[in-house]
Amino acid sequence: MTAQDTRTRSSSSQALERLRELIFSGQLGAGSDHLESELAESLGMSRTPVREALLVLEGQGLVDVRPRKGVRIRPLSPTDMAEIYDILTELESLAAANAAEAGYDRAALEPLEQIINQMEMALEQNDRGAWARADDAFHAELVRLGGNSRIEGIAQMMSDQVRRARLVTLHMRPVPTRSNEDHRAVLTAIRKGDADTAARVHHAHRSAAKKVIVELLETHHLNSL
Amino acid sequence: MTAQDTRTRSSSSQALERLRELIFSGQLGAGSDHLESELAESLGMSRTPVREALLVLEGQGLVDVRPRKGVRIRPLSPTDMAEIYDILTELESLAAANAAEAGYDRAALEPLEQIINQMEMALEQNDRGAWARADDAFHAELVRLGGNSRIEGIAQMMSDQVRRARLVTLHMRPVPTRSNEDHRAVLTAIRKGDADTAARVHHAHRSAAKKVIVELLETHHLNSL
DNA sequence: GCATTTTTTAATGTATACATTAACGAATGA
DNA sequence: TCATTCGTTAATGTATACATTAAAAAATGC
Repeated sequence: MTAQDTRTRSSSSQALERLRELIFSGQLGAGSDHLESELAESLGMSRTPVREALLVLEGQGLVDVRPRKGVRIRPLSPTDMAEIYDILTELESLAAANAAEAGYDRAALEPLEQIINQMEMALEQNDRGAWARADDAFHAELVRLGGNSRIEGIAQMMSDQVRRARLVTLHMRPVPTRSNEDHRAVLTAIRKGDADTAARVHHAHRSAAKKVIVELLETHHLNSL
Repeated sequence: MTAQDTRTRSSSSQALERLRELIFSGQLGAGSDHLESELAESLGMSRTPVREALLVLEGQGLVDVRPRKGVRIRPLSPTDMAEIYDILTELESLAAANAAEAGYDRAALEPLEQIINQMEMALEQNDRGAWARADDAFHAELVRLGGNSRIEGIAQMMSDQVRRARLVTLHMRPVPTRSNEDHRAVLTAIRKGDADTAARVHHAHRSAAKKVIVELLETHHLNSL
């Protein structure tokens, strides 16, 4: 229990957190419109903190505030998905290179290794939910090791934007056996301090993932997730 | 005169615009603290629209909202500068590659050429202000041609974060003769549809710029701009 | 004199009343 | 009937009053 759990958090930050959850879970569906007053009522607070939360969510690319038409939960098209994967590909590859050059010792890279182990276990047990969570964790930890705080923030934002869509495609994709080999190869390169290889392997990894998922969306005519 | 000039714009968007201007111009200095009520009074409006603008500015990384201590105009350190240039380097290089692959015709690339000409003229006349504006325009147009709207947004945000610092260093840097050659080389590669070269040349260009400017900041102990 | 508690104060956080305005629909006229 | 104008309405935008709370100041005890 952290300090924040005891003291009451601000309505504004609660609104932000709960709205994000409602968006990620699909309870506020992609493309749906919502009035400030409705959201406020359903969250049991006044419009003020809800408005503030919506402003932040707009900045994070999760909603569009469209005066007098309600707030729209931003839908994701295959083109959006391609844009986002391209960005993640570049920035994470740089992070991988930076992590390799940082010269982390074995202990510092332990969490990354643990996460890869988790992914392998999840794969063996055919638990795609667990695999997806671990995959997320891998990319987050990689970016953290890169040491560029702004890349962390941007990568987080981009991941949030594709979260819903990834959930949908998770069970449509072929079993991502190759992913784990890639992840291990990236870790090995980072251990060796081989920045070029780390970046190159990770770049290829993300590019391949982009191709698979964008084609999946297009094939199934999933134009608005 | 656009349509928006006749009808009254919302106080909130006015606050956003004016606060940005005050930050970029240095009238709200780096690291300085300001109360919502003071800002509201100086802008001649109530706290509500100012609060909303500040929330957006926080999302753009221009201020830190620190309850009960006032809003701090976010200062920029050499490390911050390095982070930002690294991100711009990667994303703009991708944009250059994408622009090359898009197969734009001569007319579509005309604006980019015009901007390069402006930079050369500014350089001949030793007008660094004009050069800096054109340089900004070059990078913005390049990213636009890349066709990834999220990269446009991120690049804009990163540029905004370094705007003040660039202003300070503008007159300390050696005359950027090399820049124009680089820009022309990028344009040529885009014309030819040579994505690899476009990305590689631009990457080297931005890396070099990063090195120069970060060393400049460190040498002069400009730790908080 | 110094540490600790209590009180005060000043700033933010929230609710609410009100102002504004874009969208909708009814009324008007050709 | 249709286009246009004018009101109506419902939603957002803004101001303001009030609640909350962290920090500063004052009081207390040792």
